[in-house]
This record gives sequence, structure tokens and C-alpha cells, in this order.
Amino acid sequence: MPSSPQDDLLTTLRQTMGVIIHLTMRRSWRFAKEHGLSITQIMALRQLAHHQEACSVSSIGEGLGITNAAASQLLDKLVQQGLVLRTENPHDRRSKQIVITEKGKDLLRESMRAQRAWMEVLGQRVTPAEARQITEALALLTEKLADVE
Amino acid sequence: MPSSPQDDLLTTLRQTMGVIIHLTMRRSWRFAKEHGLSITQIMALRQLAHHQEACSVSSIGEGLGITNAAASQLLDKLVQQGLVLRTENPHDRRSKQIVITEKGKDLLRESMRAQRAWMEVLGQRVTPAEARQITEALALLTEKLADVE
DNA sequence: GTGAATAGTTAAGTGCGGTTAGATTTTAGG
DNA sequence: CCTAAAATCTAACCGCACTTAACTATTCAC
Repeated sequence: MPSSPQDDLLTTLRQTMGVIIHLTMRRSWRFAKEHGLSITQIMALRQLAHHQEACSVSSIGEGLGITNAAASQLLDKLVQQGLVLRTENPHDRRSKQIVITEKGKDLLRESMRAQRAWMEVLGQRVTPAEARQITEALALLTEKLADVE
Repeated sequence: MPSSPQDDLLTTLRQTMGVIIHLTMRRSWRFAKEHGLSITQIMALRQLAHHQEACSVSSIGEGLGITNAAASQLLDKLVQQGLVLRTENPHDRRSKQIVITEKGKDLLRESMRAQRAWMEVLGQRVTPAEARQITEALALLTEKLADVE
């Protein structure tokens, strides 16, 4: 049976993700522990950073699969640490607008930096031509995934 | 200042990883929750699956950044669920050999399947030519990272 | 307007992952 | 041998993330 380029892509993607997940999850998780944050808190920050605009408390809870009460408590701690801002929604005063602060973004950036080691190894192992090839492909991949949930 | 292909690669990699991590961590984390497992337990399984051979209790604890006592308790639960096997080390009877079972590997495979959705979206969005391009680059990337950490 | 629904917070309670401390068994060293 | 060290397990305890339930404040619908 002939395999389509799309099928090949899926197969390769699964393989690559196996490696990537092993490298990144591990580091993300240790990063969280070292900074005294829970994975959930990191996930909340990521979610806020991901769809740029302000989120409601309940949308965050839903995104994380926890109750609104839990989300509210979780956000308390993030606010306390200055990682997010909680303001009233002028259009609906029942609702709150949650946005990530610069400090919060910094933290996420720093967590990315925890990935740096293996990325640099990769950088050292590829030729300039290979680097260009991979860069191009990744840029394409990122573009295609830009708006995926 | 001119940027080398390697620098470009790092920059793009960081960006791509931002997206990828958002997609994969989120799903891995939900998968764990839905299966009543902690991230730590998943990490332990990953570690066991990664370096194929048997591990000691303490090496797992070390890998996870927890005490041996915690590792021992954690493994209890994994053994109970049939995800790992704990046997005596014939060469040093103080030590135990921990190996992942088929059931454990199945679980990891299933957690990979949880990533399928976004991968398929990607598959639908690229042209066959783009699919080939990305596949090639990812295969290269995987090859270069095969033995890291 | 009044009652119902929505958004969020607060409080009390639970479960679980983790720690420390101490016991057990086996190996290694002089 | 006999002591010290190593690998694991057990037990008691702690903190924290979540849940449920009750409460406040706002908006919507008739």
C-alpha cells in the first residue's frame, strides 16, 4: 500500500514528538518544581500567553479542566506573585479580565530557556545547510499550527 | 549583525517549541488526569521506556528529583496497576530491577495518540510538497537528537 | 421590577504526592 | 567476622491542589 506524504508526515511527527516530549516535559516539569509553581499554574500562564487577549476566570478553569472555584484560587496565587492581572470587565461587571503580566511572560520565556541545552546540542550537530532546511520547515509548521486550540 | 543559520535555527526552534509545548503538555497533562495518574507517574514511565533497560529505585528517584522513599511509594502504585514490574536484582540483592510492562508501554502509546488531533489538523493543512519538506526536516532533527540526555 | 441565570469568590474538607526518620536486608572493607 | 555503607521499604506527618457548597454581585428575560 502506497503511503501519502501526509501519512508519512504523521508517522514522522509522532516519532519526533516522542523525542521532543521526553526532552521538554521533563525540563518544564523540573522548572516548575524549582520555581515553586504547580504544573497547573504554568499551564494557566501558557493559556493566557497563547491567546493573547484577556480571559475570564471560567474560561481558564474550563481550559484546565478544573472548577471555577479552583481556577479562582489558582489565579489568586498568580496575582499575588505578580504574574497575572485581574481587573473588572467593564462590559459585564460580573466577569473579570485576566491578563498575563510582563513578569509572567518573562517567566515563560525563562522556562523556554530551560530547553536551551538540547537545542544548542542540535545547533552544534547540524551543518549550516541542514540548519536552514530545518528552520524553514519548522517555520512552516509553526505557521500552520498558529491558531490551533 | 549577520545571523548564522545556526542562530536562525535556535530562534525558530524556540518559537516552534512554544507552540508544540503548548499543544503537547496540555494534552499530556489532561491525559494523565483522565487516567488518574500524576505527571510524576507518567514521567517515571517515560524514563523507564526511554532507557530500555531495568532501572533501580534510586535512579528513578534521582531522575525525577524526589527522594527514594517517594520513588518507592510511587512505584508501588505503578506495580499495582500492572504498568511496571519490580524484581530482585540477582547481582545485588539489595537492589530492585524496575522495568516497564507491555501495559505500561501501551499506556504511553495511548498518550501519544492523545496528540493525534492537532497532528491531523497539520496534515490537512499542508500540501503534499510541504508535507514532504517537513517530514524530511523532522526526520533529520530526530536523528540528530537521538541520543541526547 | 422581580425572579432566574451567570460570574466569581470564600470556606471547609478531602486526597495525594512528597518529606523525614527509622527499620530491614544485603554487600563491602579492614 | 564485625562494622560501615548501600538500597529499599514502612510509617507518620505535612502541604497543597481540588472539590463541594454556600454566598455575593451583576445581568437578563418576562
